[in-house]
Amino acid sequence: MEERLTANGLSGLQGYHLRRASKHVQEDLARTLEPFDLRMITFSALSIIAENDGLRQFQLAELLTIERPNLVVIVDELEGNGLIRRDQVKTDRRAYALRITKVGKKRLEDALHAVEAHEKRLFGDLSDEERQALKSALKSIAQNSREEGDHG
Amino acid sequence: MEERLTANGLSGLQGYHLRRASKHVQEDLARTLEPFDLRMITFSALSIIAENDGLRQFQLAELLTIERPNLVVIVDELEGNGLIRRDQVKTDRRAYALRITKVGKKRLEDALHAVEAHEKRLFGDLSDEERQALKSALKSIAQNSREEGDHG
DNA sequence: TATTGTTATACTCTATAACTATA
DNA sequence: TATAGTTATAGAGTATAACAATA
Repeated sequence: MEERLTANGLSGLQGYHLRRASKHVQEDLARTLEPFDLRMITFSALSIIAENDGLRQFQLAELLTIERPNLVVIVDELEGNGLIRRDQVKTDRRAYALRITKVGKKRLEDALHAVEAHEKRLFGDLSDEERQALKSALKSIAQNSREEGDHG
Repeated sequence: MEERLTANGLSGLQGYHLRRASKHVQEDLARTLEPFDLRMITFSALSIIAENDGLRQFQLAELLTIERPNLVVIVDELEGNGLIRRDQVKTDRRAYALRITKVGKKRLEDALHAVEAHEKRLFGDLSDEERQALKSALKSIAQNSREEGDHG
C-alpha cells in the first residue's frame, strides 16, 4: 500500500457512492438469485405481483420504473417458467391481469430466504439506525421520480 | 387512485429501492452534467484525478469499479476535451500518469456547483442524520466489494 | 512470465417508434 | 382518438479475450 487513493474528499458525490453501492448489490443479488432462475428484475416483478394480485402490465412497468416494451420479456420469462399467469380481463380485452401461480409462490418463498441472507451479508455491518435511514432515504429519493413524472 | 399498488410489504428488497434510487439519481445527474460536456462517469473520473494527481489508469479503473478496457474511452473523452493529460511515466514506460489540466480544474469547479444544486434537489428532503447515514451506509456497502475482490 | 494500456467484441439493460387490437 | 400490449431496433454501460509494448 504505497499510495493512498481516495474518492471522498471532494464534495457530496453521492452519485458516485450510489452507483458503486448499487452495482455491488446488483452483482451479489444476481448471484443469489441465479439458482432460482430469477434475475433481480424478475424477482422484483414476482414480488410485486405477489403483493398486487391481478395488476396490469403497465402498472407493473410503472412500479419497476421501466418502459412497457421492456416489461414484456420479463413477464414472458416469468410466465414461461410457470411462476405467473396472464389472465384475460373480461371488462377490457386489451389487458392482462397478472397473477402468481402456486409454483411462483413457492419459488418466491425460497428465493426470499436467499435474499434475506444476501441482505444480511451486505447490510449486516450497518447499525439499525443506518439501515432504517438507508431504507427511508432510498424510498424518498426514488419517490421523487414519480412526482417529477407528473409535473414535467 | 382506484387501486393502491405497493412494492413495500414483502421483505427487505433493498435491491429494488437501491435500483430505483440509483436510476433516478443517475438520470438527474446526467441532465445536470450535460451542459458541462460531462457524463456521470467522466465527472467521477475527473474528480478522482483531481484528488489523486498522477494516478495510473488501472488505479482509476479500480476506484470507478469498471474494467480497464472501458476506462480507455473515458480517459480518451476527458483528454480529447482538454480536461486531463496522459503524462508518460519515466520509471515505467507502459504506464500513463493522469493529471488534470487548468481547463479541467475550471470545468470541474463549475460542474461541482451544479452538482451541489442537484444533490440539494434530490437529498434536500432528508434530515442531516439521514443524509449522513445514507452516505456512510453507501460507502460501507460499496467498500465490501473491495474486500470481496481480495478474497475470491 | 506478469503487467499496462489497448482493440475488438458481445451481452445486458433500457428507451423510442410504430404496430395490433381493443376501448 | 386513446390505451394495453407487442415488435423491432438502437443506444448506453459493462465484461471478456487477446494483443503490443514493457517490466
